[in-house]
Amino acid sequence: MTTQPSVRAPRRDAAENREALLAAARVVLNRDPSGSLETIAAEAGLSRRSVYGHFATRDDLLRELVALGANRVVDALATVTHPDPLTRLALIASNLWREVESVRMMAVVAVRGPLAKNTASLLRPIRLSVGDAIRDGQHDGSMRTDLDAALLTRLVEDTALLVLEESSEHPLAARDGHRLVMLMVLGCVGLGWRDAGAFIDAEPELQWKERH
Amino acid sequence: MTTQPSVRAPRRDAAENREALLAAARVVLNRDPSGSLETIAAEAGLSRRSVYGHFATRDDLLRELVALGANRVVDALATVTHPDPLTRLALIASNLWREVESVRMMAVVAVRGPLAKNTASLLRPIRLSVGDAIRDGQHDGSMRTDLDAALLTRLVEDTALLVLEESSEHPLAARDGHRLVMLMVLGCVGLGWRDAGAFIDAEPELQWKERH
DNA sequence: GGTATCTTGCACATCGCTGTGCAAGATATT
DNA sequence: AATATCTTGCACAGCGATGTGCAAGATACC
Repeated sequence: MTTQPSVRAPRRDAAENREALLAAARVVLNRDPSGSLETIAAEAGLSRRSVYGHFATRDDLLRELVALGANRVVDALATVTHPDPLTRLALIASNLWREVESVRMMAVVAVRGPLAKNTASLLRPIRLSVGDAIRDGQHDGSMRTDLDAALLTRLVEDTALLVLEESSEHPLAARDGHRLVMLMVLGCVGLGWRDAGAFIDAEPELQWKERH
Repeated sequence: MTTQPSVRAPRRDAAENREALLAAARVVLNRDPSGSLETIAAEAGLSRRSVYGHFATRDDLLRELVALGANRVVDALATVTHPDPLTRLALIASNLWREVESVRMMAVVAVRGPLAKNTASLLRPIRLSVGDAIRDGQHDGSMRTDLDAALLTRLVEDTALLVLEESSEHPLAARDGHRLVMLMVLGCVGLGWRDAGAFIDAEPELQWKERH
């Protein structure tokens, strides 16, 4: 029962323009999180009017954009598995940074802004693995036990976000951010600064690697 | 050359209404940071129209509100002096929490929102004393030295803000927040969780006291 | 009680934005 | 070359908000 009203396949440039709009939205919203459709369309080299040929509403565009980004991040973190919970947590933080650092502002907005609820559900897998790592870490004594696991999980997430925000305002080299986000997260779960630094230096998997 | 056009002094109820509007704005904006003048006026028992009898523009109202709050906080922190930088920092965090916890949301907006620049300048004294404490702490070896003092200062501020945000979404008893904000700040400057907890417990000035 | 001062309601202008309808033009596809 | 598919510009409606003018009413003040 698939609809078959059109005798001809959709044009290729249409699909390209759709992509261009999503890309433009990423750029614009990463500069000004409340950028208008006008601005986005212009960035894509299109008119505001034609946006509505691809997305029913502004929110649809936004949601799709966030969904794409969120899936990308979730996929990238899905492969993270390590027996040691501290290493696992640091790996999550480090991969997160790697995936998101180029769209820091938008990421912050997606998580904080009006789409927060939507985003949160998309990122649920990450929440879960962070929570797992923390419970494991509390259990084997490598992480602090003076705070509830659920609270600590949120604090860790917010700490990672904090580094993103900080680096939105005071730009940070990708490499420095990579180390900083791990340092902060490890500090958040209870490690002293020397321990955290030593821990990172001792673990080869946690070293910075240029992309590809 | 002071203007003397009015034969009569301003009415007292006018001044009261002005206060009422500020108070209402505090309440409303703390519930919904983008609340409209309509809502604020209603909360104050006035009409939207009469707001303009007291404040030229919405922004004026906002700015005055923020200025009042900021001054209150700055005054409260002005008295904090302690030879030990760790204690001083924890005291700043603790007093900050005490002053701000009842208007957490608004505080977050004032610092993050469009008035951020304005707010930042009002809070400059706090920035300075945090910065001082951190430089002192790095110098006497009680705080981490792997991060630049300026960066660390911002991270500490953001960490305090993080606790406010966390407690906006997942309410926290005033007393728990008081301890949490100190724990997080001490963790941020490099202490391990056991050290931070022990440090707080050992210092009488850092204990929770009910207000008045 | 007289009067300046506030408050109020209503109408209206404005602004920036989203979303639509439509007709004309451009272009990929066949 | 024919045609379905996109794009565009323009006009327009709508929404939610801020800000104003004005006249009528309420109220503190002397």
